[in-house]
Amino acid sequence: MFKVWYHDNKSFAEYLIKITNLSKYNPQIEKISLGRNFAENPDTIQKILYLDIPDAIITYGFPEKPVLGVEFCAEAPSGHDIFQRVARVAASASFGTSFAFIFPEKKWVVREIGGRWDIYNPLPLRALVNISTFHKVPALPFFWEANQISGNESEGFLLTDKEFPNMPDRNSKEMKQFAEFVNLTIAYVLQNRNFEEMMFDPFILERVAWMWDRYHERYRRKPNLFDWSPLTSCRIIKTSELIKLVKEKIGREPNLPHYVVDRAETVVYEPSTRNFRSDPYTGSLVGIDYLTCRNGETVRHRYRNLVIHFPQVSFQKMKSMFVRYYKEECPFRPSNRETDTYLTLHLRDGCRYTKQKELRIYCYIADLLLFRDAALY
DNA sequence: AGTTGTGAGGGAACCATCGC
DNA sequence: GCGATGGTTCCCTCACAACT
Repeated sequence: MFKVWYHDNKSFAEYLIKITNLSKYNPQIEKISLGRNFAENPDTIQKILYLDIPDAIITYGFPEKPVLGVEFCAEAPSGHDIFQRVARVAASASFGTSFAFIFPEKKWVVREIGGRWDIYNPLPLRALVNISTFHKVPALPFFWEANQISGNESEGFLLTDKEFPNMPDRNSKEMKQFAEFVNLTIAYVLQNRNFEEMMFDPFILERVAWMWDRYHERYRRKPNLFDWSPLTSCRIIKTSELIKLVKEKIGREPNLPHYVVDRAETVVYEPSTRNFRSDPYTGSLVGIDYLTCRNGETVRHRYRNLVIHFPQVSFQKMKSMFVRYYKEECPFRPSNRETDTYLTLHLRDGCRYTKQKELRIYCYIADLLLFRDAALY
């Protein structure tokens, strides 16, 4: 009845089963099918992958219904890097799948002289509170703890598990909380109670209080939202200024949708990269949306417009990306002779699930994409 | 002068695909 | 099969800025 799906590392699924009540139900382990085999995934799994792919997904019953997504992240939690996984949290939550996002509280980073702790950025915690609130489903963070006494020195002193050396120590306080959350989710599923009701479970309420507590613990050092990454690369402008900016780029009055014109303010995310790339900007964009633009479940529920601007990237760079996809991979390319499930997937859904992540996330989330020389809206 | 947070850029590892 | 190739993802490096 329960199944655990994994993306590329089977030990994630095995660990998850081992440390939770999932082990009582003898769940099957399956690999998520990607690339040309994407259509082999159950429809419900396909849906929650429309932006990005988590490390593990727990499903229940037949046809498989996703009940929990899990992400294990071991990278240093400061700056914008940690945001690169946020798109997968939001995608799951927006289809009613609860989520657990595990990332380091801190990590020791070796420098040429000595080293220092890289400590968590508070904004992911706040972004997760908003994701939970808007989608009425728990999306909770758990800390991967670290210390210099019992931590693994080669992993920045993260506490690692004895049996699964790449995973967090199951005996740490936070991983016990995580296991409790998984067990609670299983209990709700078995009792056929919905996740909206679970939002009011004492465990979740306590955890949300914990999230705010840990948020403020860091935030009070610099109590201004836009002083923390990735909002440090954002600015708020009047929408009338946005229209002027677009006009400069395209040389004529843009015909923007009324709902964009009607919002008084616009958040512009402006990374100064010279490359059109996905990580970490795609995930950051989703985080920025939930932190400063959204006030509801969908991209239309926004009190501010969300724009991503690549001032140093030409439209040609993006275009070459989707042209390559069309010429070499898309089943709609004129030279394609295959009549397989990959073609059928495209006849049904277009390239929603198969085109490059950059194109999926930027185009789905942003109200406008601005390049050095072009505007897409 | 030291501390802290940032973010562009890139390396390593992995993966899928292709031609032989 | 097997190596080459090219794409993607995860995570790290390091210069720099803004502060104390």
